Amino acid sequence: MARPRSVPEDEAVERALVLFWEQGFDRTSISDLSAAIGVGPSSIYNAFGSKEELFRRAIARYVETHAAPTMELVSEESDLGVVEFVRKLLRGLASLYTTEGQPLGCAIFQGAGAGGSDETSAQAVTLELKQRLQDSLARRFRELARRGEVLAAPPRTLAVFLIGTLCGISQLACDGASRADLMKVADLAAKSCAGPSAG
Amino acid sequence: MARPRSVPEDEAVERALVLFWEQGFDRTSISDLSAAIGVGPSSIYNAFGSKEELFRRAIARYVETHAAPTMELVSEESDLGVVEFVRKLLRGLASLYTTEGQPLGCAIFQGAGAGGSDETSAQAVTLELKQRLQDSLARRFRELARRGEVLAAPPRTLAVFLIGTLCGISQLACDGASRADLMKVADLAAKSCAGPSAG
DNA sequence: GCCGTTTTGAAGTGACCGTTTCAGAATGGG
DNA sequence: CCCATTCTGAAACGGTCACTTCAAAACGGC
Repeated sequence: MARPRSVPEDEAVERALVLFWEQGFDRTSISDLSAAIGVGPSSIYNAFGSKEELFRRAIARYVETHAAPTMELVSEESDLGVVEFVRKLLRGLASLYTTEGQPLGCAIFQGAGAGGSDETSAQAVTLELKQRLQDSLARRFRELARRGEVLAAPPRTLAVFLIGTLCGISQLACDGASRADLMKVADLAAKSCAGPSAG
Repeated sequence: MARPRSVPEDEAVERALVLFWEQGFDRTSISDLSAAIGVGPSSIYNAFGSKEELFRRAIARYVETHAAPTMELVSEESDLGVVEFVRKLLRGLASLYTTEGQPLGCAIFQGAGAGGSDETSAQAVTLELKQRLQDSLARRFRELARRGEVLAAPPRTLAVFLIGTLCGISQLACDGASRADLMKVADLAAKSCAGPSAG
């Protein structure tokens, strides 16, 4: 009944994601997005309303499409020990952060710029995701503890540690670290999650 | 013999540092700097030549003035073991990253924006510092190994791990983590640096 | 084959970006 | 007291920013 879009929405979001991922929100202009998607600014604003909303959609797509397979480790049932769980999670994400054919690092950690005190809208988007992931991790560690696993620290502390470690791995990937090095970093971090008696 | 500057250079650099530190290079405009320093843009360009050069000077000042006291741990003589050394270093920096009266996080990790592939000039500045710190750490770990300390991984790998951890701690600080939490994260990371026999 | 609806490209909005220009103000030496 | 020298504020540079306006274009229903 109306004129169809020249570029499907999913494809537009995916192309926007790549730009935000490798350049960050601030350094990605509407001009860049327009060129990469292949439509004019008016089409972008007609479809998404604002640059911020497009960023939100792009990050959501990253979570669903790119990160989800590895992230399922956090919520899925398994009888892995603490170290094995963390090792598998960190190695999986380190691998994702250094996959050829896509930007280096993690879109969530790199997408919103560095960011300190003042809350850019883009930072609020990624901050909320980090908080949610931290909560999921803490829940998982609580469950592992209930199952008898000895943890090196309280669940929430371990979750904070892992968020920090992931952020670090993402930045190392962007700075040119090899996948092999990131795997060793993942193993080191995983090892430190076990309690003293299971070291 | 000539008109004196209305604001001493060190003071101008320090005020610029605070802005770059809390907002990052990209989000800090010449207009911001002009207002914070208290002189017009022409004076800034007369004194420093470009925004990038002022950033370079600001980061250099951060290293010399703010980070140096803690960083001396890396180069100074001491008979600390691996875990104690790393623990002291990470706790010292975690404390620096959450010091009241100054921006959160580390100016080196937060100052140049997120940054992926394309090398902004500002990113090159901080990247070089990270590399230098990594080399210093690796040298220190080699010395510790020569002294008989058992390491959890080769010196260079441990250095990469620490750079990543510091980056993570800095971002956690910016995202609102408490100093107490960062201390626990520092302890976890430190623990994982010791070899299996010294766990 | 026209109509209502939605998308499209082209052009334009004011605002801000980093940087430069320039005339005048502030110095210490002669 | 004037001079050479340096720094100063005010204004302006072209360029890019996020975003909007608008008329023409592309559809399905009738």
